[in-house]
Amino acid sequence: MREVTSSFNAEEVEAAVRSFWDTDNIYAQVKKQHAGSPPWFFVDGPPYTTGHIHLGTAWNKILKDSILRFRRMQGYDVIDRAGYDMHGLPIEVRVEQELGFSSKKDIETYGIDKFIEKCKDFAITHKEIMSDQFRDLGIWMDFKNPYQTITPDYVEAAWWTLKRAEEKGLLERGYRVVNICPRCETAIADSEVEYWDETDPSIFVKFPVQDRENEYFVIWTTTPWTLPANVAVAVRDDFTYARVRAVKDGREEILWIGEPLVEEVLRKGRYQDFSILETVTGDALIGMHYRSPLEEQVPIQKDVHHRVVYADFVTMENTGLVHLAPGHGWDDSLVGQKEGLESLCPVDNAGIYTADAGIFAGKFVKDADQDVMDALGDNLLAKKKITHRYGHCWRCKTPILMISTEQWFLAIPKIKDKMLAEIARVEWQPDWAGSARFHDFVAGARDWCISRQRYWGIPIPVWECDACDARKVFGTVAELNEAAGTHLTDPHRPYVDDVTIPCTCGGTMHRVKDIFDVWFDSAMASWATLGFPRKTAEFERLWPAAFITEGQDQTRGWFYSQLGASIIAFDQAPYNKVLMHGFALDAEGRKMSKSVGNVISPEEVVAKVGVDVLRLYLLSASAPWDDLKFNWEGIKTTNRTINILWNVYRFPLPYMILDAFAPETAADGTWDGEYVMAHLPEMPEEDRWIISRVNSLAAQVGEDVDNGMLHRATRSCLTCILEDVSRWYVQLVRPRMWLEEDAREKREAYETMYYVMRRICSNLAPFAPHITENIFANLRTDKDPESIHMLSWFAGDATLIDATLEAEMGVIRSFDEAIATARQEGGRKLRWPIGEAFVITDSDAVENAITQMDELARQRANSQAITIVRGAWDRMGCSAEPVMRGIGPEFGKDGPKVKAAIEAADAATLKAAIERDGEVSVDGFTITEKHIAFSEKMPENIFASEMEGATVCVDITLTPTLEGVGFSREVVRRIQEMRRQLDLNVEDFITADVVITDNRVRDLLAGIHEDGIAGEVRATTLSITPVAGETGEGGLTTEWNVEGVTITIHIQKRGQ
RNA sequence: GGGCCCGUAGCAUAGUUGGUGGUGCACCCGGCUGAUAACCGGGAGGUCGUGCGUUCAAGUCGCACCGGGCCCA
Repeated sequence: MREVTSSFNAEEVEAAVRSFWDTDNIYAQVKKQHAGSPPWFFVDGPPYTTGHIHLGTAWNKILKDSILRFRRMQGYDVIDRAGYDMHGLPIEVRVEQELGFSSKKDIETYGIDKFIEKCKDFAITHKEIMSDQFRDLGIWMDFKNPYQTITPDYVEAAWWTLKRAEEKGLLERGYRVVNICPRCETAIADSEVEYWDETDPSIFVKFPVQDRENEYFVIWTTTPWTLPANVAVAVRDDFTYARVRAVKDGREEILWIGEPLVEEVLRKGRYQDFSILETVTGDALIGMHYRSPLEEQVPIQKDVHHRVVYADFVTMENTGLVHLAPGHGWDDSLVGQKEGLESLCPVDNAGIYTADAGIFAGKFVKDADQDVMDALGDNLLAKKKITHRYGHCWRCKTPILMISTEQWFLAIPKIKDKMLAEIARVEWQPDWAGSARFHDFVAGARDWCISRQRYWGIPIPVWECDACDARKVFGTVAELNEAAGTHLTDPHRPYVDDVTIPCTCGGTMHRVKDIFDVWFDSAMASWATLGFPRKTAEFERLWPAAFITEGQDQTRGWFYSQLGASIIAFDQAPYNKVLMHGFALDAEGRKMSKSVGNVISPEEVVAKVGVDVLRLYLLSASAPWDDLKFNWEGIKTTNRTINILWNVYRFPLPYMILDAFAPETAADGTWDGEYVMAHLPEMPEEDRWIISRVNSLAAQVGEDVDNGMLHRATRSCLTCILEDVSRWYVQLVRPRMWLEEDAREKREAYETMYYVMRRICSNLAPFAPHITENIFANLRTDKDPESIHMLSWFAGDATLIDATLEAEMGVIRSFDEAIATARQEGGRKLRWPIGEAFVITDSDAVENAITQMDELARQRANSQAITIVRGAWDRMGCSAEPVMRGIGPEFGKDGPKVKAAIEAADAATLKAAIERDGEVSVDGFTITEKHIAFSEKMPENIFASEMEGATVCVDITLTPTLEGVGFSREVVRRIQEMRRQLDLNVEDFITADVVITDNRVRDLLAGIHEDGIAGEVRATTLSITPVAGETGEGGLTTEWNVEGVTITIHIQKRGQ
């Protein structure tokens, strides 16, 4: 053992620990230690390899690391392979930016192969950066060999899964309305759409009614560009619609408008006059036909049989009639399918009108809004602007378009029941994450669009014949090579695109051009990380995962994608237990974002307080599933607690070193609480108490971690260090550390402190792996394992837990606080003894505790005697308080009156009556002891304070003896202060001369207490005299004023 | 617009079946002085987001609203 620095230096300690881990290869050793033990299969939710990690990512990994470390210490062989999500549009966008590209054409010109290589470099570079950042947070996961979604074996896992979907008839292809980003020229998932306000046209349009002269349906839309695709108008059958004769600039026309909206619409169209010709319900309109106002400009519109249909989503807003373009809207396409409407989509993936769009062909749709409005001519009834929430591509921020495109889907609704059943089977922490949130999401899930028209991703392994309808899905590269007679190694685009297969019909099969949505990539993680399907042994041994944990955003993300894919592949959820965690927010509870400038980086916190404080803060600040409001105050508090842990640890070290203390060990030299196990019954009660506390703590922490309550586990540890060890045990045990001789009490104190530190560090090790490792390195015996992380999890020993003792000590601590309060009230310092303290109580528990620990209680109280008073104390007055818990149920509505009556009555009279008769009548109410609580009132010469179950009174009257002790304590304190000023060592001896001119005070001290003072301050000679004698050279002389008495003290180190 | 979660003192957090709202930090006052750039005690500080309701009694139960978060539309 060595002494340590006076305050915790995180940077130094953590650097030392990190270098120890590196040089001695501790992580690998710990893994090796558990090889062959029961496995615990964890799957890392793969972070996306772009940019740097943020506080939320740090929290995520710290939660994982803490739980993994805990399971390792429990003896499991933990599968802790890290993972990275490395494909996808975000990386393409970054590479495009680097290369200055703005469209897919640029990529194709540059060369898909070169582009893919750039994307791969980007992903790998950033993977390395992130791994380093995670290592810097003390994360122990396999970063040397992480699973990566871009490796050929991973790609095969996705291929294999798609093949399963095809075999089960769950792979579908169709024209569907999807969000597309016209810049990225690809479908994007709903989750990739970001909404914010956008200003768009808001137009009212007249659709001429078939075979009726000058009669129109009036519709409203914010997307003029979708009008070339209009095929129907929707109404509600139960709404009332008006047929209106409207007059504008002398011309009359007949308009159909929702009845409540007539005036408003006509005002917008600047009509001067109108009259309602008739009103009908919507069902009368359904089936009516109309013509497109754009049939001249968009010839395909001439062939469309436009009609009025029913749709339940119509509301009585704007005009009450809704323009339907099944090629450009999800709701529209659903109605279209039901009604058998045509679906027009004269727009391509880049948002450019196709030839079908007539005069608009070749234009970008958003730019064509004005052209469409112009083309409408007189059929444009009114034109305004509207600001509304509109979706945007999450990467490039381009407004999205809804268009009908050919995509690949997984038919999730067909497996929904199985998914819901599996959700019910999985254990969720907290429960509502599964039973409510995830359940509801899956219950409403639709087909999953898995295709993207991009480059950097897993190619969809579907080959289609150019001559017939045949298609084939390949589950492995080998299978493909065999069918094609090729030797493909990298399954990425563009290489895989060149592979063709001869079709049985004589035609040639080509791969479809699409790649997978990245959500599909990560969905395979649980079997891809085990090398499945190439290798099956590990999969059969380990799958499904014992545990995963991710943020609440992954409900619709990774929790969902994994479940869907796994049901398709194996009819079973890929995880047994899921902990859903929250988001890291700023101190105001707002999302951290670069634009707001409220981002806190993990590095920033680590630079200030170190990794372990960040870890403990993140783990303890809130329940995992709640959002975490980052707060620097909280960081500071945690830092302070860690510093206290450090102080508690270093406090006994100088004494232990001085005495060459070595803890009792087992025969093989390892330590496992040997002394405590052998000697517990005869150890002092405060030792038995802290040992009991530490064992209770361990049991609690283990249970909390099991239940995902990391916040409780860490808070319990920190509280125990602060409250039980620092504020209480260390205070009690200090005098025993100072004992000179080889005393048994001292040995027991050392063994107990050693035990406490070892056990608490072991419990804290999963959460704060550095400081605990550092402390352990200094405390361990030569034969103990090299690292704290090689120890077995200490789960607490029930035989060492003494609940009664813990309760009794609780009473003493409550007593201690009450004494301090009462003394402060009476203005009597703790240093000055009092003659007597009284504990007035009716509680056996209080009496027993104080009696059992009389010496400790007297010592803490600095009182010569403690007297227990049962029942009433004759020197005590009393007051009464109503107990609503008792009054309410019995008196009901009269409760408040009874309360008032009790408050108004004389307490002593009530008490006397109840004690005599068991009841008393107040204002006509019969009051018994359950309705009233009596408390005591102090006499004036006594100071009192409440403790749990008792009232503590101190008598602060001074006697000459007490005053003598008080002054002697004052002198001791002054001499100790002077020793400190002279910077003397604990073991140095001094000579001391105390000059007190006040005869009375000198007499109080002289003779009675000289020996005691001399011993406490390590003075070989100590004189108390009325005048200063010869003091010689050196030393220190100080004049003190103690309670108005002048005391001059000279001390000198012996041997000088 | 819908689902789930959160909203308790300046900050953070506890509050089991409804029964006079606890704790830590910060603040102020004091103590201790062989853990001392540490430690301990006390005090002050609360419209329990807002409103309505159920009840003798609501932080707790119900409804509505406000604010924040995640997700969906």
